[in-house]
Amino acid sequence: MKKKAQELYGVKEIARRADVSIGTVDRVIHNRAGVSEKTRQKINDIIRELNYQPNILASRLASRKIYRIAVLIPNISAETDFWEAPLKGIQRAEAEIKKYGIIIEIYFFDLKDKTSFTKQAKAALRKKPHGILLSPSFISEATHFSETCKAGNIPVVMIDTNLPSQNGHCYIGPHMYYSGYQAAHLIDFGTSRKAKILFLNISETQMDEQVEQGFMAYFTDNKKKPAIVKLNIHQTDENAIAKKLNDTFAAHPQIQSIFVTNSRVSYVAAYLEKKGLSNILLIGYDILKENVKHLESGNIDFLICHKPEEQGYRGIITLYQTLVVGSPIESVTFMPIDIITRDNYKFYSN
Amino acid sequence: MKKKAQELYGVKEIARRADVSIGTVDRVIHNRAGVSEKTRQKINDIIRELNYQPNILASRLASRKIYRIAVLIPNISAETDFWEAPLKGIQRAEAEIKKYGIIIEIYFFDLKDKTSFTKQAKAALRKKPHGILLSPSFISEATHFSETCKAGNIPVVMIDTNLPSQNGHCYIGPHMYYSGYQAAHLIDFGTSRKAKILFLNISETQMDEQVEQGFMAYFTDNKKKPAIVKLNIHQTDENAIAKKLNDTFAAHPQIQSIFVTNSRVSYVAAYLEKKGLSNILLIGYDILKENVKHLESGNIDFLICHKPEEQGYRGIITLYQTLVVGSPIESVTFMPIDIITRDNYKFYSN
DNA sequence: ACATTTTACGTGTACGTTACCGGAAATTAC
DNA sequence: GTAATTTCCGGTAACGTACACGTAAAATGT
Repeated sequence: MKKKAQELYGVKEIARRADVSIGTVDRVIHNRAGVSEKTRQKINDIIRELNYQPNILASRLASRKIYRIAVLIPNISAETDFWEAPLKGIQRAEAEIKKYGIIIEIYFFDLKDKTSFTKQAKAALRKKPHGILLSPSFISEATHFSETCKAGNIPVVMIDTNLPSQNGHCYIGPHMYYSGYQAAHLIDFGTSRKAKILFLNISETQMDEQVEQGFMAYFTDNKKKPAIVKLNIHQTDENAIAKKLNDTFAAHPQIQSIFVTNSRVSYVAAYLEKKGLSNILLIGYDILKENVKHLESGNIDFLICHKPEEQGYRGIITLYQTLVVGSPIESVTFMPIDIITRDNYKFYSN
Repeated sequence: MKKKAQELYGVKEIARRADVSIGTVDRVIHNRAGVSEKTRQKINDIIRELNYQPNILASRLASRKIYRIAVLIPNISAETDFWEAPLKGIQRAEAEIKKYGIIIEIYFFDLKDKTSFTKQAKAALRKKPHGILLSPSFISEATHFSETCKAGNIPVVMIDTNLPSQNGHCYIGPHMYYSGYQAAHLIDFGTSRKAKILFLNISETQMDEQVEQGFMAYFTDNKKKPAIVKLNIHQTDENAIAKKLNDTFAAHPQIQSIFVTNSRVSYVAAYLEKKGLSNILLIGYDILKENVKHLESGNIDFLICHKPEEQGYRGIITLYQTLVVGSPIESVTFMPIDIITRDNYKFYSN
């Protein structure tokens, strides 16, 4: 291995070698007009020869250029405060980097309303942001949106949910397959052989197939064939849920454990509490206020959590890096699959 | 929520308000001498009031201060090229940040020689580095070293191996417990009920207890009680290994699967190949050249890998952030537990 | 009293880049 | 030929901070 000289050259050195002023070099670097083809060539050659890398510190300092990052996430509804955490992370990142000319514009959409997503997405695009942080809650709409961005050369970072078969984009969030796998493991841990398991999806929108696949894979991998009852509830109001659960329990009194595929597990916990079904193993997602309450009271046994705040924070920082430093986006960063219990949740950092 | 004004003030504004020059403000900020107690107070008050955050871009640009990061990792021996990957990551990070005044000094030690570690550690400290990236291969020596650093207020980031019960330091690497757990799962997957499992540690130094604990935990968690044969081999030469394995196989002909707790799995693969034991499930660690060879030929079934290159890269970047930006060190970042097979290793990015 | 040291602060330049202003040279128009 | 454009480029003031230097004023000495 040869020792590389690796001097660090700047525009000044380029200018000296090309026998022009740094102004001209600057014009070439930013390919602005006003340079003859000949000198442009010469300068470009020297740039390549010296392997010139602009000093981003100086560049950001001098340029008053402002980067706008549009954030497209669900609002914090009465129903769920999940998005409070990513929002917090986003704002923390914003506070850190806004002095370097980053502006963050947040567009909230309603998880119950697809059109609000497309509307907000359009609104975001209209402002021609330089980067986008996205929660692709509505798969097909988000896919379309992300392709529009790609066409417009706007980098997109997704959090919380990944888009299937979209390559070249950046995702920061959980590996839902393994998350489901982990859930299955925990369920298996606490379910006797003869009992039934309730796989419960409470959601108005499509559920993530990955969770289910991972959940099921655990059992096939371990050559187990427990009785799994699958239930989808598409309304999210208390009564509808209670009714469906009543029916299900009537049909399957052997249910001993429940896995709720998202953060709406507190509804089920409340139901179980009301019905006095205290020895059912209940597993769900996310450290919401309601969930924690039931975790404390013992109605919920495990919460799986994927560092929502950090997802927001990292998403923004990643975009910042791409925009400013030009560092290539690392395509996928999986968050840890954290298991939260009544014992450890106090020490959990989002 | 009130809209925060959040203007961004700099030294100039502070100087204006305190009715002094920016030079004086600068002196206060860097608490250098030459400022009367009264104005120092006044300026500090204003700084606090405005919640002044220095512009790191400008700061780094103006100061010609150089940060030295000492890296303390094993050398690449004939025996293992594992540390090639972290080194590559470290160098990649170096290339990225050296123009911002970061100098990286690498101290290699010999994994077969404890004293080489302490020697190199001392040598590193003598140069008074501003940060340290450390592979704490020798637990007690490294613990002592890390405490020395902490006493000297030098931030330490560890990779690859974590120090038990050292709090307040930063670790970037695998969660060995779950790594062992994962290994057990894979082993379990491919071992029939009546067969025996060989848990094999080939190492001159102490082995990581976490791996073993995780490995065992998998079986207790899943209420399985397979026959597990544990073997420690403290010499790492071919003959010694072959001899021990001969003995073990003679005593336990029912062994159907082997988990090697580190990257030395290729030795075992070579042994199995020579003996014609082709249908033994073999699992080990790390994408070394030798290991990949045996992965391709089918002697090794699974390699578990924890993104060694990224560990090096992230370790340096983390130190850079702490030193320059002053962003607090995130204490623990676990790397993914990647499962590598002959099918997917080509697509694996370290 | 004046000389000398110390204290306390202001000024100026630099860091590497950006972006704009203006001017010489080249080109076109008349 | 000169005048009006256009093309090409040099010079330079920022950006916010760091730091060396210089210098009044205050404190000390004699």
